[in-house]
Amino acid sequence: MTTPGAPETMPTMHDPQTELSQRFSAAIAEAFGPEHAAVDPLIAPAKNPKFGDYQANVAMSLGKAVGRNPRDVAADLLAALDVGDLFDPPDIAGPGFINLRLKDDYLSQCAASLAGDERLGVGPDDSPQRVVVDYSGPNVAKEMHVGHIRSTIIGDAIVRVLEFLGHTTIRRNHLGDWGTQFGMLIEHMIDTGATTQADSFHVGDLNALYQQSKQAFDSDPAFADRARDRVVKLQSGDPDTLKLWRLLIDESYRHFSEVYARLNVRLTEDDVRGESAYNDVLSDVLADLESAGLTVLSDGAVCVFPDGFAGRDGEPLPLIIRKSDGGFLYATTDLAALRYRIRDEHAQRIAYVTDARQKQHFAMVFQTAKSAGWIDEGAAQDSSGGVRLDHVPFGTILGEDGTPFKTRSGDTVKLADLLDEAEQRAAAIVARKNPDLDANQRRQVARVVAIGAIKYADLSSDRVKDYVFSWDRMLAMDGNTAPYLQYAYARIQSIFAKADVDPSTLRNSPAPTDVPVTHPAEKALILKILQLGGVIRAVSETLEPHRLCTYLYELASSFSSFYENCPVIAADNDAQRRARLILCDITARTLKTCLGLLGIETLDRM
RNA sequence: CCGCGCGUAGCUCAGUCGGAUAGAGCAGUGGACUUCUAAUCCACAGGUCGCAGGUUCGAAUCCUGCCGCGCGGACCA
Repeated sequence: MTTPGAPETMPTMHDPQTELSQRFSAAIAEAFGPEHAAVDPLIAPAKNPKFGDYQANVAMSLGKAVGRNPRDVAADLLAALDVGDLFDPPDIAGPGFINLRLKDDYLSQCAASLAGDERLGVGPDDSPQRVVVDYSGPNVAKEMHVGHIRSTIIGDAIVRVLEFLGHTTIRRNHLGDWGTQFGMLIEHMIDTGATTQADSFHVGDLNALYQQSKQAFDSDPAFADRARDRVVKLQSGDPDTLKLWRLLIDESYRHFSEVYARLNVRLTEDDVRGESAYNDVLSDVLADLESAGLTVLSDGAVCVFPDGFAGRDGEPLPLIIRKSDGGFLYATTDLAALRYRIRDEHAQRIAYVTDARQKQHFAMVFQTAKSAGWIDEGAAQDSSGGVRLDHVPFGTILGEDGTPFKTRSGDTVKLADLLDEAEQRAAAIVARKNPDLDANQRRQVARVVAIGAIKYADLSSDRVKDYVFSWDRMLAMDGNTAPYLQYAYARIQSIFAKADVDPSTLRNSPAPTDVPVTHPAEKALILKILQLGGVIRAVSETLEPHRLCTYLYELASSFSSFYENCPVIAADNDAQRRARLILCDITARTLKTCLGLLGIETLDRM
């Protein structure tokens, strides 16, 4: 949001933590020699306000490395350190902690900089990459259920974060659209006459279609034979069969896209590249592996035994490439997809957002790809070397009784039903809390709150752990929940409305003197916002969205404290009022930006 | 049997690369609404960080062993 009138000479503003890291690194090199220049200065926000605003923990570890007393190391470091323009004289405390306190005008300078920056001080990544993110991946001819929600939500958030940092993402929806089950599905379509138009069967009937086909397959040998023939026809590309198969996919995708739209997930049909897309190259993959000398014939099946994997009794664990009957399995498809992503899509990083139970599977697939030399193939395009492969595992959703989340009758929960219930519950809360809203507004608020609550509950705890699904907790207005964050945002908008201020007028290159910091709650709020860049970079590195949630909650808590302690509209004077309005604006934009990165919407009123 | 993951307050969860007195929310107790949305805030109380060793100035964090739970482990995905 830099304006033409802004002085060109204004140096690029770093957040204080980055600034300190750079200056400490320089001081380390100067005081202890270039051989220690790469040592991380270990700058962190102060653990306790009484220690100041930031702390450097490097003196202890450096002291060990150079065999000296850490406090003496800290003293030498401070002698070489040049931060007097921005910080008060640092203290050495305890075993060698260095405590730093920002000067007030530096803090004001930071706040002014945030106010004038659309990206809130977070620059794009230095080395943007092409990243393939594989997520969602529902099965054709089945309704989406809770088993798909985590991959879909987590993957979407990861994509948004990566794109915010300037990476190019290739979203991949690896649909389960191929396999022997399609023989019976298609044969059943023919039997029931659902062959000419999509609307002769409905999404809601897909599960029924699957169950009926399965039942026919199990109970009727003649049907089973026809189904097997149909698989052969499908695989050999019989046009009539393919047409029916296509119909099934289209009808299924219509259902998926409805769910994606409700979830505000950005997957589109262009992102679909299902299992069937790799069907033609499976034998090439096999040939690749054979020529790399990786394959072993074992009990009639073609296997790869990747290094470092043992099964029962410590015997090598196979990755089965081709079954003894000649058929291919998902390992082969995953290898084909991996090869395609490296070779044809030129990915520099590939992230697979799948259930934690597939961890070993992907580890084996990755190891096989490395042994086959595919990763080096990618290194030719990536000057930084190689392709980074990330499995992004997540745990199971549990009910409040600690067992996997099911309906009362023990069935898997359909995603559409889950969203319906969330909206109903949210609507009831909205009606109770804010009866002033008209019916239309209530419905809109309920929708945004409901979807936000479900997503945030999923994203806010460490994804690798199982999490306990609880309506009451996710829809609570207290604690680390989406409604609490959305409420903080709405309160800010309410201030602007009441003050009759257009927040965009607050972003026009304010000067540091426009943002004096007079209250500890104001200072805490600015310091929290200054942590944004570090948090987002950490998420892009670890692919752990819950770090952003933890941050958001801390931010909203800081704002709530500010809200209680620092009147905005009724500030002491115009200057303070304007300063606080600016703080409100950067807080609101930070909340909205972060929630947006999680795929969660905000509301001006709720 | 082998491998992977998890184990933090009554419950649900954070805890950065090993750093200062392990933090939140819920539930509990006690406070705060003529004041920008009380859908909120403040305070109090609550801990053998699964157990036992080890590494060191310092361990919830790293190493070893054990216990408990979950999940994988040959032609499903």
